[in-house]
Amino acid sequence: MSDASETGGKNFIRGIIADDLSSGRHDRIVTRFPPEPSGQLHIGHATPICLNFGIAAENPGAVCHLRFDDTNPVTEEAAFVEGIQQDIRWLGFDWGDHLHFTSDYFEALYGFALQLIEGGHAFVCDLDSEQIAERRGNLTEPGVESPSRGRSPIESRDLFQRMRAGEFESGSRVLRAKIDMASPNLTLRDPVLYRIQRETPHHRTQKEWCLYPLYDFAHSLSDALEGVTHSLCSGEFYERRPLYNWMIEHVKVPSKPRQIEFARVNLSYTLLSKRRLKQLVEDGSVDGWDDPRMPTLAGLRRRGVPPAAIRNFCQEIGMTPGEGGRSRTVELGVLEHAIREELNEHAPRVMGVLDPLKLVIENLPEGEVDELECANHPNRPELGTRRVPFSRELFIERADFMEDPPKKFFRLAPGREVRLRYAYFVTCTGVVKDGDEIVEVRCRYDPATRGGDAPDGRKVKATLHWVSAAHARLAEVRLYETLFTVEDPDAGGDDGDFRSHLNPESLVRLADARVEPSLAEAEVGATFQFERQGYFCLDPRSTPERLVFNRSVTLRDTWARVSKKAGG
RNA sequence: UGGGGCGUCGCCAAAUCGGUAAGGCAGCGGCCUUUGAAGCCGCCAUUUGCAGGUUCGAGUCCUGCCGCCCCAACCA
Repeated sequence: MSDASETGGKNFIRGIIADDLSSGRHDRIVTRFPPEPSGQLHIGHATPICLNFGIAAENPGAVCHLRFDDTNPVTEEAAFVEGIQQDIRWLGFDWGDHLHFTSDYFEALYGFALQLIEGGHAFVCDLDSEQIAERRGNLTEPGVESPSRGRSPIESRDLFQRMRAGEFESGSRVLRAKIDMASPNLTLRDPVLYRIQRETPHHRTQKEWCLYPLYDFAHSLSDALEGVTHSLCSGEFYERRPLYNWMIEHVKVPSKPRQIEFARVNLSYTLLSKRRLKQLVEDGSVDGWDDPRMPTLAGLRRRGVPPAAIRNFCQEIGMTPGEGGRSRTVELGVLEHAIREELNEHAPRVMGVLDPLKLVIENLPEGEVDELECANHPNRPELGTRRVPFSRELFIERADFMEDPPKKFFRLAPGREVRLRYAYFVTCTGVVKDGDEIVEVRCRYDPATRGGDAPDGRKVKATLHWVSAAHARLAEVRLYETLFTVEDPDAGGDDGDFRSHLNPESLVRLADARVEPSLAEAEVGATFQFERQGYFCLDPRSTPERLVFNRSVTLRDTWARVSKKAGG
């Protein structure tokens, strides 16, 4: 697969842009990614990020603005502004000098509101939120007009200026567009444009404003102010498009952007609602926004997922129209495949034993150490080799030995010969048990097979990974499963109880793992393939005394499927 | 129930003016293998929610059903 950032991936939006360019409608494309700094970005945001920044990267002269849509102080925090920028950079994108904030436009937007008022298109409404809701009507009945609706532009303007001046209490008055209370599109029933909010200071403008614009007004007009040509958003905004266009038509704006909706992406076994992810963080169900089980970009990063895997994933799943709020649920396997594909190519191979079982080589004297040459990547010799110590006492994976193996198990068992990777053939001569528990496997090795090949050409059916007991480093290895046990943890929406589907085994800590000594020098964030096990990433909280590895993703495991099938 | 949108393989998704169902993931067989990994080869929709109609020809047009989704924050 080629890299998504280079080829982009054809889709209906790129088609529209190509047409707009060839028809001369635009000669320079401007897109924007407009996160609200009220939480961390997640995998669902990756698609629009790749789309918007990708389009900017592939069209000469095009740019993608990063604009923080910070119009609601009560949910927003400066910390998220920082985190979001870090995530986007990590994903591989850059906004140049186009870092913007809707709050930068508060004055301009205020002026637009005045224009609307003076043109008779907006009025100050004295109703409170409850009264407004009562009069909005419902799906089948039209709404009723506000008593304030007939107010003169002069009076509305005066009131609006006094709202700004802080003369009124929060919630006591709003500015509303004058559109159509009977519209079947509820969004057009005199929508609220500005609210008063005096209690919570804004993270950038502090107490400068006690008036804050709402989404439909602020977003469309900010796009216009920035000269955005294509305003791409998810399908849930489809029915607001008429309102988006209404703003642009009723205000003197420097440019007229076009809103296009795409179908939102969901992932199976995953929750992608910012509100609910926030709950998991706040109630301690996970260890912060960057918990490796979280679908956040920060979580995926800590888990060891390479950004290129996410870009490729986005390209792989494509982009489809979002009319009517369409969304799609992609199987987790597609993401895992993209991760494996990337890691298989780039992750150096090492040996690590997750669940150690001692193996003693009877015909190798104590104290003797053999340094064996191991390939860092069998398919890429240019990545070189490293030396790994081999000695009389080793650890192998407990799951690689069975005293009484079933038919299709071809790893180590009494009397059987296997290869220790890059080392020697060993034959099991017996076991030492403590009650029912196997505490040690005894073997003899064949010195003629050094490196892993038998000069007489004999074959073995299995190759095992191992570490030298005396040389291995102790490590904690964290295995992750899905955070939820059901495909759609968000089923039922607000009536559903997503917490009841939390997977109690989403994190398993193996505190007694042993890894080869070369890993002592690993850098935080580096990802390795533990041969035959999976891909593991050194956690930021790792210390030289106690290495901590996160499992990014397992290797495909045919044996697991075979044994499961056989075992019923 | 008012309005709107959508239904192509288990999941995602292609298919210019109607011209005879891409691809990816998953799955299944086999080859290869010093990772039961990776790689390689092959199989995997006579059929596009259903029923009719127009046409030489329909996933693409028409009609009628069926199903699913979105919209009633001073959130974004």
